[in-house]
Amino acid sequence: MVGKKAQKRLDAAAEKDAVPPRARILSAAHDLFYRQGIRAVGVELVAASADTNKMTLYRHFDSKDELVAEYLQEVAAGIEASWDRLAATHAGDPAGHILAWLREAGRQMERPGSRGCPITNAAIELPEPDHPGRAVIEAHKRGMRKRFAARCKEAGLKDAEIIADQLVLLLDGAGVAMQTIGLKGPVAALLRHAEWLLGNGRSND
Amino acid sequence: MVGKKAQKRLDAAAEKDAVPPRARILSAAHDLFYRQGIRAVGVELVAASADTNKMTLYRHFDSKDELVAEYLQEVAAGIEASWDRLAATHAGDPAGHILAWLREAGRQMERPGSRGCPITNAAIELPEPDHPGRAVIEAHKRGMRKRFAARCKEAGLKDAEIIADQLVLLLDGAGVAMQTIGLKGPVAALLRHAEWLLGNGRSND
DNA sequence: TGAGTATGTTACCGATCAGTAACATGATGC
DNA sequence: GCATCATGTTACTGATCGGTAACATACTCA
Repeated sequence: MVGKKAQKRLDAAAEKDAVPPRARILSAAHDLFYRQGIRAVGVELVAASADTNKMTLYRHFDSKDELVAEYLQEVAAGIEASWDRLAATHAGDPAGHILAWLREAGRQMERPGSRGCPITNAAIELPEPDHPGRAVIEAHKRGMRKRFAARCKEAGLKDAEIIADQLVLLLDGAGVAMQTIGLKGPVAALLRHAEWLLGNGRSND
Repeated sequence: MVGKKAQKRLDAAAEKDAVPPRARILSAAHDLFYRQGIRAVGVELVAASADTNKMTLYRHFDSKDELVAEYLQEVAAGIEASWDRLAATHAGDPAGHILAWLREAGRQMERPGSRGCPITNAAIELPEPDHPGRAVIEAHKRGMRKRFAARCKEAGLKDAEIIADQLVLLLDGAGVAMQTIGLKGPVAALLRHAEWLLGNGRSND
């Protein structure tokens, strides 16, 4: 058998052969931007982590800002895909759908090294209103709120819009609070309270 | 009468005479770090905005990181002071105390140009665990949660710790959500839901 | 075989970053 | 009047930033 280090080198070589550089760059950007922050990571590091170089990076992306926007778009698409996937397994159970998705979000937050929601973090790191990433951020966040509201309405909840707002606060709050007071309280509180909101707020109570 | 511009120049000159440079630097840091982000603002800009220069800044602060930590300490102290101030006017009414403070926090968030909680934003901008600001951030956030829990207990709420967690989520969530979906929904949802949590969760219901 | 195309490599640009050395100025207090 | 000390000013360091030019390599497809 080969050593771990050697195996990793083989894996990296195999990935380099199999995956085109554009995808490798986005994958490296994903890792680095999330873990260290967008402003803290330079394009040179992204390129090197993707087993390529800055020149190739700039052949695929017009600027760092555009790379950031595409990274955010990829993250948003992943989140929305998990929502859609759970929609299929919870047809006719809108409240269960929301809860299942929140539970999955909570599991993500509890993974070691998690830093909450990448989109939220980017929103705070990129306050400039004309940054190309901001459109992605705002579209995604508004979209998730709309999804919550629609499902709450389907579930027959009165004040569906208000409950959607509260779910947004709980979700965003959990992603942020776990970065300051640890992941013990926030995720548990998110799930407990969401269950309560979705279970005890029906129109016929 | 003098023109607005001239008046402002006079004010700046008067401030420069009256306020020592250390305080001017902290005041400028407060403005710039909050509005533009900590990593986005260089020490040179902070010094110039404080009507002084980089050299004087470094005579008062060992490094940018130390300046950041002191800025955060100042913000945290201000928030905790407003909590204590409201404690005096709500003696014997712990739930009212929490609500009054949350209403003040909501008013801050609704001020034009607000970007939510400066401490939360810093927590996301500074993930390095050994940054001198992180101790300030975590102490403050844990402290506020503890304050909530203590007052909930005084108010006779059952599951005071759980309600404190939920208040933290709602508060942090509002500060973050207003930066992505605007300040219409989040602040209103925060106050509405906090009122409900503090009013309808008593032990004798 | 040969042309076109994607990628790698190296070296560079101007700007900005945090941080410092050396010296000039101005006020305070004895 | 003199010494002290805080502040201002200018110029600098070495590192890093985003972004580009020029050229070498390798693979594909006709």
